[in-house]
Amino acid sequence: MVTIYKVAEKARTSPGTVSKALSNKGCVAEETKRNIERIAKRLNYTPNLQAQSLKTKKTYTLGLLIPDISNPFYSAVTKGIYNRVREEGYHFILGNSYGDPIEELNILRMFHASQIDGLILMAAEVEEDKNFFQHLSGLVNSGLPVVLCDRKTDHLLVDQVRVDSVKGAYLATHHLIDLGHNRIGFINGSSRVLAGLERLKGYQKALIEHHILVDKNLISEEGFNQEGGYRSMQKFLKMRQRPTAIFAANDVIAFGAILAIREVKLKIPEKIAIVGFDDIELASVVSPGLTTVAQPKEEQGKIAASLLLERINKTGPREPQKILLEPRLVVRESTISVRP
Amino acid sequence: MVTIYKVAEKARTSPGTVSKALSNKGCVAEETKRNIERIAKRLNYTPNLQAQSLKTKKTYTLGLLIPDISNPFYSAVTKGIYNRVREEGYHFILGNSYGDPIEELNILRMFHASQIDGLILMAAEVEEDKNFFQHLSGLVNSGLPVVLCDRKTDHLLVDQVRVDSVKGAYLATHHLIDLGHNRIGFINGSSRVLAGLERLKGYQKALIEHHILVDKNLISEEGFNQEGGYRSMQKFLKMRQRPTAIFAANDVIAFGAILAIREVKLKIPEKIAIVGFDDIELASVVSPGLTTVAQPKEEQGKIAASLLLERINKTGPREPQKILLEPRLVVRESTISVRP
DNA sequence: CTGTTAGCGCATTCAG
DNA sequence: CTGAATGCGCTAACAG
Repeated sequence: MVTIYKVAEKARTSPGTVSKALSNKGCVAEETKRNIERIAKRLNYTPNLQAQSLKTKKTYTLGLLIPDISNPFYSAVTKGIYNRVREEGYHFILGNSYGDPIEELNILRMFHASQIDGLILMAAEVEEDKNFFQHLSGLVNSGLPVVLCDRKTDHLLVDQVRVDSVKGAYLATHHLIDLGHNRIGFINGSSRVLAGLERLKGYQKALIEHHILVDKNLISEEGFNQEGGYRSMQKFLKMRQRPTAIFAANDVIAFGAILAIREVKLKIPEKIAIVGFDDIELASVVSPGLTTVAQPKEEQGKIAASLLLERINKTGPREPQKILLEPRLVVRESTISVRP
Repeated sequence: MVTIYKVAEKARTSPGTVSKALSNKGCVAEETKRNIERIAKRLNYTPNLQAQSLKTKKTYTLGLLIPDISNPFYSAVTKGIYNRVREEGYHFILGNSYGDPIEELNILRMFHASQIDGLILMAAEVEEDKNFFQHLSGLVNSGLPVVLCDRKTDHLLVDQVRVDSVKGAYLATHHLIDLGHNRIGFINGSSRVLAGLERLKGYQKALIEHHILVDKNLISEEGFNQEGGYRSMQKFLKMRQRPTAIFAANDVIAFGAILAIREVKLKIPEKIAIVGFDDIELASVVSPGLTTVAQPKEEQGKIAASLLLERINKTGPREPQKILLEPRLVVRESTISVRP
């Protein structure tokens, strides 16, 4: 390994000077500097970040804790975060919790050990795990900048950014009611997760406002995945009075439901209308095109990253921010037939 | 920050003993050990990984360089890698190059600075950037374990794992020929990328074997994304003698093509048959279901990770391995009508 | 402007 | 079995 000492030796100067020269700090003669740079390049010298941060207390490393990178929603947000933090020379360690609080805690410990400069936390159960919360608040209190993204807490002074899922679900359900539906099924992922809970609330709110009875039999919940949508829909289809419209808590669930509907050869939207949530790229490609609630994904990641960087760079405390992004209803053929 | 010294102080012992006690090395009296563990837990002590690795030369940090995490193929492979390396206590820093050689080099430098223990490199242009290659081979020669995944090189002694794309493309094209097609369009992403180049080869091989002329006008190439598929298909549709079947270099391209086909209200597969590549989760959900070449994604990541971990753990050199995974044709409705 | 020094937090000798 | 000493590679403070 080529260290700062080797560079100093070859350049016939001292490590201190090399350090200053390469970091553009302090005062170094123009010529000395050029010489050092030349040697460093020739030796392919790269400063050891561990040693550097041991001294400076700065790692330029962030932690990103998400449920699952292979979920298109999280990978889109991750991309937004990535692009923003790279701009300022940061990089991050990825942690997938798969929704498991134990694993979340493990990852948090790893981040802690890695001396991260900041932390972005994404979706998890609304009821926080006690151990996790304890460890997290310890970190927050010790001054670690933390941003919650698509996640919320009332007990921690941290920045938060998310999409107003209550409103999104309200828009979706309202749209179906507008089309004349009054038996609207809701396929949730999990109401123990913030997004799920809020979407349930928005769904109920729209029904109540329009004096439609909230029927528990029309609410199903089997995970935020295609399989869950498929199974829930099969259940609905077996009912004597089946729903005439479905609101799915995300697009992937909606796709699962579509599969089930297609199997029994019911026409969408004529026999059953369906709305999703997220507007993942492929929502426009399925046939019929999926009506869905769009939420800014990369944008949300970018904002989370910006909040974090601000807090890292700012000295002294700052009022915690809470940013609520607007969802937007995108109407396609799964609720309205476009055929003439 | 709570250091090993504070723990030692509270436990009325020395840092050296604390170190040994917490890492289960050396000999420490049962009672001393328990006491130390108790104190460490109470103080919420977490060893500083930077300091640790400065001493041990081991960071338990890997580098993962991919083109784009928001691409479902890469996020699936990433998940496989993640799960495997976590099993052995490693984590990784993510680098998205977006296919830019300059950025690849930047990321490589960052990895180098972070003292990663190993590196997984995914797809890039077949023609390697000179600077990048130079830096990379420097790292390899200095003993850094490197694995190429869905990427290839003949100039470096590193492990490699990828799917046989030539065979996959051959299977796809052969399937279309079997169905009676002889004007088969190929929509590629980029032939400068290994996967694209190989898929082009497999396509040509199948045509030639069946004595079908390779027509340059039936080959388009506008990027591995939906937009590219859409535009290429539009071009094909304007031809006097348009193709009766399409092989798309990946599923997302195929989706773009489907959009274009749907716009002119041509029936799939009756008027135009279409095959994709990758078998992403949603390939089964679009209507008609997309016939595609499946390749193991998480599996590929898992193997790449295993190769890397092996090489990290093994002492001494080992013959570089080259693993070629088998693709598999999945036939759905986009090539064969299932209606009775 | 440059060289020397000390110490970041830890693991690893080596005495005791 | 335990404690004191050393140095990993770097930066910051200070003396020259």
